[in-house]
Amino acid sequence: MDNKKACSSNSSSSSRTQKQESEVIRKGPWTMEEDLILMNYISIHGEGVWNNLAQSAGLKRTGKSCRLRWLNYLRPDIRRGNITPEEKLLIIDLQARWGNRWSKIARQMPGRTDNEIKNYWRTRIQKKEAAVVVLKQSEEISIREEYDCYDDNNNNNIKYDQNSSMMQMTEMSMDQKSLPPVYISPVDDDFLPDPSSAQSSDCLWGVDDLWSMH
DNA sequence: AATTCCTGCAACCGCATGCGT
DNA sequence: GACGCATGCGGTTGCAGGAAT
Repeated sequence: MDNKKACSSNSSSSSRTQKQESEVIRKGPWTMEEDLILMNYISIHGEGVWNNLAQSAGLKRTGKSCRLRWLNYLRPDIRRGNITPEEKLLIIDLQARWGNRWSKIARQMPGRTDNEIKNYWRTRIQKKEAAVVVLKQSEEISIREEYDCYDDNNNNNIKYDQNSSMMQMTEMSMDQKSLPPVYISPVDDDFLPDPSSAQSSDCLWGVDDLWSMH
């Protein structure tokens, strides 16, 4: 709540002016120096009381930002690299069971962060689910069009054809389409090596480098 | 080679919750 | 019980880099 004051530079209740605050609080990507400072500080003093930590360590960051950086990137037990097929299945299973309880799901997957799982779900799995739904909808439309066409062409006969096999088949298809979306396991190109997910390559420095320096 | 489009990830934001006073 | 503060969580955004044109 009031942490928002610390996080947000436009809090009206803050005693500092916006300009002053924006000069103090850094945002955006973390630098290598900041990472090292944070790692050093935590290795000496441990985690916790993040606002104090940020201040004591001399980081011009909010406690929230420090916590997020530590939990999602700097922690030594974080697993890097691709989500394995087993992990993917686990994510799918747990998401189906618990919904978007990412932190809860992450606790079942040592070394993976909630942010990572959330991103993975949104960018890989959910997108494919959406594609499946769109496909099903377009199939439904085409079936309807087919039906309408059939209806137009057989305007006089349609009422007599209600029990025809064609009609039955079409209606059965429609019923199937109206079922709630069922998860269809996407074709697993994800299981192939993903060159883009050599995550730490996004930074000029890797966590391993930082820990070795540390 | 230049430009545009797309994708994935890191980081931010706002709200909820827990805890101490 | 009310209040203030710190932390946790999930949704969203911005941007870098790769792919496509």
